[in-house]
Amino acid sequence: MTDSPRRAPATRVGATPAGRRQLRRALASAAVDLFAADGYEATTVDDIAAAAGVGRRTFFRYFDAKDDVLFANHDEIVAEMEEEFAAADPARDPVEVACAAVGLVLDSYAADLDLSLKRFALTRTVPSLRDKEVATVDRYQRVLARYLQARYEEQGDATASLRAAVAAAAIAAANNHVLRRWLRTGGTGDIKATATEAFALVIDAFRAPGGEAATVVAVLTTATPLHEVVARVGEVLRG
Amino acid sequence: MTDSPRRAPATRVGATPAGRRQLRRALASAAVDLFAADGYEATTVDDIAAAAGVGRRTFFRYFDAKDDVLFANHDEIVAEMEEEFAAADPARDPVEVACAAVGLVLDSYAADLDLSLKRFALTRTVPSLRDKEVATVDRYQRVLARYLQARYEEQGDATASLRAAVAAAAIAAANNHVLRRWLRTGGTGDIKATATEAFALVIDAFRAPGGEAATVVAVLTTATPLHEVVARVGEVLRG
DNA sequence: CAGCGTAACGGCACTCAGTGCCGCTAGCAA
DNA sequence: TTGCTAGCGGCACTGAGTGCCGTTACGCTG
Repeated sequence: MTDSPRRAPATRVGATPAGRRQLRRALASAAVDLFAADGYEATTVDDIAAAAGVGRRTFFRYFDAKDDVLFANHDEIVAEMEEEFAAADPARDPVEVACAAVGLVLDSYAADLDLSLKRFALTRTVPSLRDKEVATVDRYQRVLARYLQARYEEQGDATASLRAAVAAAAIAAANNHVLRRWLRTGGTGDIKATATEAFALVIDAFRAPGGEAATVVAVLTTATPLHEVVARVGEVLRG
Repeated sequence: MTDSPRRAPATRVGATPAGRRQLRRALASAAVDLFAADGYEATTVDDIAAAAGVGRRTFFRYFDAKDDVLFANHDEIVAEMEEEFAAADPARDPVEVACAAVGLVLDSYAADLDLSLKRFALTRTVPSLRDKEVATVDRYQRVLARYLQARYEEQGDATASLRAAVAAAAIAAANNHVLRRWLRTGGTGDIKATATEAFALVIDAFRAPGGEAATVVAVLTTATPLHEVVARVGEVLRG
């Protein structure tokens, strides 16, 4: 469709790192075009390799699996997120930081709208690709959870692990919801604004309930496993 | 190991529905034993079929894929969840209902601890199986989200879809967190109690907005189980 | 009890994803 | 030019998943 190179880039491309990235892009581009035109199952790895002008064996030197070609830039995004976390102001609300970091995913989707739309059409249609995408999301959700857990533990939260996992899942879900809605409308409208609204709901949910309204006074008899009971009450109050 | 039938169940088993379920179980059991003994990759579908005394082709009549055999009862759980939702009291907090429904997953894991532990060891080790499990979780997370969305829309919530997706993700994350922790300790301790505590965190976070200040005085004896403390406080805060 | 139709089963053959191996050669350095 | 390195293509192989078909056990009916 666009500029699918039906004939080879002559010779040895991957000798230099720049050449490697170039061929990776060419393979990914050829694959997406073929998937969109003929369908995912109907397209063989041979077809993709031939369209990019390389041998089938070379494809598997650039991608571990056929479906990996659709999520080629995922590793870079995860790396960017880790950098974001490393450079984040420790004073900020951890959930806010995590929301900002996950915004990088939105950016990368918006950066290549054509790819995003074609991939979206595929993940909606092909079950195995849907599963692959879910697994991809889970991977950066884990990165989120790891960051949040570290921050919560710094705050002395006894349930840091649980809270982190739940918050990370909520953030990822909000992000995906915004993303899918945006893709369903063909990539029109301001995603970042919609995302900010959605993240506000999450940030709000994981702060003190109803502002700082609710109060719990627990009167306990005797002094037994008091520290444990206090921990539970603190959980309700959102320590 | 246990009772791996190295020789066939003589003849035609799947003629009756009961026979079909029996062979399904036999195949799943044989598969798990082989996976645990020899590893997932090293075990071929031929091996599984032979261990169950049937042909390779028959295996694929009972399971769509090799990895499906590990999540054999998943469809039943989803069906049970749907029933739970259909029979749920509309007056109850939707998130509470969803938490109760997802508890069915915990029940099914607890019902066959041996299988659960072996599967857990595999999903921790084999990447493709981890992805498969994530996809499985996503499937019932969608069921949760669908229920919640319907309820929220009844309540006239304009952001029903988003809230439902986020809450469903949070519930699933809490459930998984509890489940994994429990499995990591070999299935000891009271999961249901731990789950109730974890769900309390989620229910509290996603309580309907517009809550006014509340003061709760809880007088409890030291003999009261912790999860009941949480449950009662939560009741008062919501009622 | 005997015959009949249905459907489960096994087996064969095929496609394709993914992998190990090897020989070739383009590119770089001495 | 010569030698070394590494990207590449191709070959061959394993194993998952599928379509097809002949066989036969089983349930049902006369």
